[in-house]
Order: sequence, then C-alpha cells, then structure tokens
Amino acid sequence: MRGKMRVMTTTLALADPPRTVPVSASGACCAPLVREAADPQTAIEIAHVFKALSDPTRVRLLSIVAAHDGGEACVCDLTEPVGLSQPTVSHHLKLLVEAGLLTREQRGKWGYYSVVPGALNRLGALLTEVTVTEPTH
Amino acid sequence: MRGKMRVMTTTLALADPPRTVPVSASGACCAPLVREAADPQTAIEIAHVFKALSDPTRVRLLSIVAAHDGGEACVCDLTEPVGLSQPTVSHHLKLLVEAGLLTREQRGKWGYYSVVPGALNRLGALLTEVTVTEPTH
DNA sequence: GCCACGCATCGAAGAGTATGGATATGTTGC
DNA sequence: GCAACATATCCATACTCTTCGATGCGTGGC
Repeated sequence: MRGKMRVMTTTLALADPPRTVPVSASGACCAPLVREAADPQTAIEIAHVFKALSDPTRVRLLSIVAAHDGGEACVCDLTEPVGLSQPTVSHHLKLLVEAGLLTREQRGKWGYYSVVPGALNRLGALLTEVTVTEPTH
Repeated sequence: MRGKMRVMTTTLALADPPRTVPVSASGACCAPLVREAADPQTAIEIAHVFKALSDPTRVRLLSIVAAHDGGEACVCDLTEPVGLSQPTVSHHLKLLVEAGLLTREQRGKWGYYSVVPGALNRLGALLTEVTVTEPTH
C-alpha cells in the first residue's frame, strides 16, 4: 500500500491560485474530516501536508517565518534559531514548500520564504466542524 | 537533537478535562502558529499531534470513526475499510489515542473508539488566525 | 473450566526520514 | 572572469515508521 509516492507536491488546493489537483474527484474539496469518511486519495493528500508539520523543526520554521517581520525570512535568519546546520534547514524548508505551506522567492543573493496565504486556514478548516471566516487581508 | 522522546503521550491540552501537561510554561497554550514563533517544547508537542495525522491510514481511520454512526467504531468496523490487517489497524488507533485525538472505551467484548470532543477544533484553531467558535454540543 | 472471539502486544523485515559534511549552483561585486 | 557569499543538492549514516504473522490477554457463552 506504500511504494511510490515520490515527490508529488500535493497542493491540496491549499494555495489559492494554482489549485493544480482538485483533490476529490467530486470537486467538493475536503469536507471537514468529521463530516464524511475521507476517500483514500484525499487521505493521502491530507496526510502529506500534515507530514510536513510532523517534525518539531518544521513547526518552528513555519512559525518563525510566519511571525517574522513582513511574514518572510531567508535561510540565514533560520539556522540560528533552530540550531541546525544550513543543509538541514534547507531540506526542511523544501519539504514545507512541497507541502504547499511555504513559497520561496529569490531576491538577489537571498531566497525568501513566506507562508502561502490561506494555506493554514484551509488546513485548519479541514479539522474543524465550524465555518471559518477568512480574515480580511 | 533526536534521541529520546519515547512515548510521551502529549496531550497538548487537546482534550478538555485531563490537560496533563500545560504545554507552554507560560500557560498561554499555543497562540496560533502564525502569531508568535513557537518555542521548542511547544513545537515538539504540536508536531507530535500532527505526526499522528501524517499517515493516510490514520487520516482515514479518524475520519471514518468521526463520520460513523454515534461517532464511535470498533476495530472490527475499521479493518475492512482501510484494507489492512487487524494488528496494523490496532497500532494506528493506538497512535491516534496517544496523540489525544481518539479515546478508547471497552464495552463487553468490543473496544469502541471515538473522537475526543474539541480536540480537532483546538488543533484547527492552532493553524488559523481567526477565532473559532465551538459548536454548541 | 474451557473454548471462541475481539483486540493488544511482540518481533522482525523493509521502507522512509533526519542529519550534517562535502560539493554544486547561483548571485553580487570587483 | 574571479572571489566571496547564500543556498541547494548529493551522499552516507543512523534512526524511525509501517506492516503483518505469531502470540498473549480479557470477555462472554457453554
């Protein structure tokens, strides 16, 4: 049941504009998990995003980026707070990008990471039964 | 930075009554991740819960249990839908219980699993910037 | 007590993951 | 072009996770 599922870059429609994969064939992307049993394909995509958050380092990285000035940060801002080597931090950031939670933008020498707008809210809405109103920003 | 972190059964105060570990020393449990950078200990506990949801099988199990009649299900209800052996399903359910997302109750021969009330909403609130109003139930 | 049943635990094999050193890639300034 | 710098990628190592067969444990019926 495992096997291949290499990179895949599930977007889960967490990011607003691209929405590459409609997730559920029905198009009704992701009713809250508690409402109806998730089909296998949806479960794979949801799990992929949660896997990105299943490591303490990545939780911190995401949190630091989100709380950082301007909502973005470069790798050089992140290695010191988490106390890991640069390659390791780079690796974790890559996973967060692949999960659709962060984006990377190259500006000059530095690459800036920032949180994909709405991604976390969408993920949160998947867990809650209630309607989540997006903040006006 | 790895090493020990064996079982730990983080509750993260996802479950209402027990609240064994106050998570953050400040007691201000878990401001949304985007508001302020999570400290290492909080990140570990948050990641532990997300790790429980980082496997497609567990996402499905949680979803099936939540959507099941009466909000509970026994192992015998679950092996067939996910197509895995009974020991494997049992293992996954244990992880979900340890993460504070499910509870287990023995009634006669059967053990019934159900979703911990509020746990998912609390987890979702961690991800969203907005205030989540709990449903009246 | 004994057997059947539901389920948890154990043990082992295979696959996946985290980590950091070495190195490649891309950018800036000279 | 070249040197300096910021990051990404590659690789090897050690660890963790998923899975299932075998087995143990508790419950209910006889």
